[in-house]
Amino acid sequence: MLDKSHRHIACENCKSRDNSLFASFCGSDVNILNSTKSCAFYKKSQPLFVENSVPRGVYCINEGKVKIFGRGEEGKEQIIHLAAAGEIVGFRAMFSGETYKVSATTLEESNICFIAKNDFLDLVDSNPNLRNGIMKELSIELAERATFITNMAQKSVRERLASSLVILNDIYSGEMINLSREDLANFVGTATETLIRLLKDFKEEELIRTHARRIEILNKEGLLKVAGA
Amino acid sequence: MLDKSHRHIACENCKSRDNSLFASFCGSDVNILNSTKSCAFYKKSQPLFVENSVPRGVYCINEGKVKIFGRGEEGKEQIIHLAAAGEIVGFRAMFSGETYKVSATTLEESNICFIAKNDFLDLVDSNPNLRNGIMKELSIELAERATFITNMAQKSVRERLASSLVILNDIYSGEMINLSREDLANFVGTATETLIRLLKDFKEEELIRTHARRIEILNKEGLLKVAGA
DNA sequence: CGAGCGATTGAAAAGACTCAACCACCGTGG
DNA sequence: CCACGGTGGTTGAGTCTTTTCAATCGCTCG
Repeated sequence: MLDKSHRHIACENCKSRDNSLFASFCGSDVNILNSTKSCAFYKKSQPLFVENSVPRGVYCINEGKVKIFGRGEEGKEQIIHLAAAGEIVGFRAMFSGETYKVSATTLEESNICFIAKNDFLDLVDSNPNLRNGIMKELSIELAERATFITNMAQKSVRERLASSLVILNDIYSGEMINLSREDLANFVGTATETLIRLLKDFKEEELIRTHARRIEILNKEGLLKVAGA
Repeated sequence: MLDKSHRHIACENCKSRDNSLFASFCGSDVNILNSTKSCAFYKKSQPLFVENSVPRGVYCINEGKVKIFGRGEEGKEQIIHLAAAGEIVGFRAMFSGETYKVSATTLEESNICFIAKNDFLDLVDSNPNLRNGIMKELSIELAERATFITNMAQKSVRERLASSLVILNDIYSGEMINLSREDLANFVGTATETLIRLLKDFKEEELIRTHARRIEILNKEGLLKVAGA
């Protein structure tokens, strides 16, 4: 499935670009992008960047999935976002002038391209479409995080899990959700044991089915109903 | 203290502008700003905008404080951010192309200026400094919300309250924290009763003192220690 | 001075976490 | 091919935090 070499992937042929921030790029822009970026194959559980380090550029996911997470006092991860193919990861830090406040690690084997900070900022400077796309993206994520905070503060773990499963179902479009129980717990914001017990409940209620670690959604409507209250 | 009329406040004399996103403005920019904006006096608990409505412009706080909050399923507020003098409120929605996902309401009597969407976007277009400031601000807030989420997911209410009191102490720079117990609870993300019980604990531990509803911080270091674990 | 809302307290119940043990799968090496 | 070790998944029991509901208190504003 994945090309495990470090071979260059041409941006002009990159399917993932179609629904990315670079979707508006055409002609010369794509060529610039293509010649400045570098490609890399990442194994599962490899970090793209870690908290508190200095941002050097952005990461463009050609194939694969990446978790973005912060860490609490005892080092426990809290997953803030799961990024899939087409997403650009780490661009917030390009503008903040700060070190990373979160870490990014692959969840599965991935092909990911890298664009150095200066090259990226040049593209942003010279490309109003890209710039507007980024401002829009930043704004939308800000709103998403507001509801994330509200959910975290007000919903029960059961409700959050139901909601998370629906979200993950979209991210894993079609395929079954394939996350470790720990990662899933760190996304929902709960203890692994609590998560497992609730998954069992959902199985008994025939909302989901599990195939080893993978989770199949049987009743999305039902899950939304659980998430709703 | 506050000028309760709707009299125009000149941007060039606005003290609050110094530490705002408009701080870089000079000469002609300030004049444009000054002539396009309108000023208004807001009483306590007046909404600037509400969730799901269409954004019409941005709000620039000359004096006063504003809470930004989302609502959970049963309508319970979750305060996402408290904005004080100098802050510009509602500019995320200028770029997202969506309706507001949060609401904004004054916490006290406030003087607030309004800049219509098109005027604001024109300023952003023509002013790279402002634009960069906004991108930076969006990025920083995004990072702040990531830690907000992590705290919400992993810290106990006691820890969150301690942390919140320190944050509020900064926002109310010097003055005592003056929030209803309900608002404070909605900021911390807990029930009002729980909040009150914990405040009592903190009083017994001589970390804080209360004067009617107002809260005086006695031992900031101690609070940070409580928040830390 | 009284009404009413916000603040406070109490008691009971529920939700979630922790700790400890056990199971199951998987890859390794003998 | 199978025993072994290790990691990740699962279960149970007990505890603690936090919520909920109900009742009372006490400012503050007419």
